[in-house]
Amino acid sequence: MDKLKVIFMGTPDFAVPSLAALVDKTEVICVVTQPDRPKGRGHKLQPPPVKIFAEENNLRVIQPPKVKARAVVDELAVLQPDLIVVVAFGQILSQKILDIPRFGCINVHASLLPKYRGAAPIEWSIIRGEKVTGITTMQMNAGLDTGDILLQSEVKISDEMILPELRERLMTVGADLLLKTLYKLLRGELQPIKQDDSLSTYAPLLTRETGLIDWKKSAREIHDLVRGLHGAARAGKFKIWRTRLAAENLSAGEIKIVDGKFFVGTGDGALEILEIQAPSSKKMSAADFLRGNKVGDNFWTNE
RNA sequence: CGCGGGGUGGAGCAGUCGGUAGCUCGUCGGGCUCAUAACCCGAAGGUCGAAGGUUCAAGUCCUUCCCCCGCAA
Repeated sequence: MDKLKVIFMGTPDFAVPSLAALVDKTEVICVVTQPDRPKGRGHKLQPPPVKIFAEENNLRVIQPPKVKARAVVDELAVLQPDLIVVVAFGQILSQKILDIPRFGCINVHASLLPKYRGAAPIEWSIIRGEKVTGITTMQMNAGLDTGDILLQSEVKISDEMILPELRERLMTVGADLLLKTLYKLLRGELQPIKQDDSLSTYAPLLTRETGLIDWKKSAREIHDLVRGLHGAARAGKFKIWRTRLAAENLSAGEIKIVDGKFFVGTGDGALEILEIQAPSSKKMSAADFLRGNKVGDNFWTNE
């Protein structure tokens, strides 16, 4: 695979292990990533993780606002890549780009396609209470995650697994499966399988709405939401970071404090809140939180 | 220069119009008890993020800096 000339497109942490694998096994002739964006307080310009890694490895990096721009397409075509690998890039590729490499474009997607096509497959697979997810490599086409499936690898989701754990696992598996896909590609052993569109589901971008906890839902559903969003789940002005299913008998939203333990009722079952974060404060264990904060009626709605 | 909140004994919080600091928990010692994570008594532990300034006097006002957090992106 040493002679395989590859252009890599990716942006966040999730894409880095795949890029690293390619650097190890192929010739990465160019890395395409999103432009530095103003992030965090003060709107400081932040380079995406893929760019940081690429520069550390002395790779050529370009950051086009739009890869579809003619000038960018031409620039990529001139490089005459054998293959383009796309991992969590964040931009849609045009047919012109898909046609550039002789082996086409291969995408590493964090779900078992055709389920969870779209931007946030890892989050949604947890939120929906899936027991199994995985990685799919596919031959890209013009649709959104609709290309033919090349290889898949399953990853179990345990009941208590939280987003960062699953993401960590999937990015490793993704890099491995990518290399495996390339091996088979070069040996002509790949058998692309069309996706069954009738089985497809979508994992849309997460919004603030997604994270709002509705205590009338079941304990299980809320727990899955909290696990899948890891900090982005909110109730009132509080962020809920970790919960645990509990045996208490409480009505939806009702709070009970026992021995430094923080229980909340739901529409079906109860939860123990393990980690919570108040505005302008850092996240802390429920026990710590309860030491100095009063938890009374209307806790979720007041202030 | 995007908007805003905050840094106070080990932890989480109070501290009003400036007068050298308090609460809950924890820790240590003692007591009660068959016993206890329960209860009672007591103790230790704080340069109040840093530096400077105003003042008779600053956690509390002013200036600068460091760090943390939320929103928005």
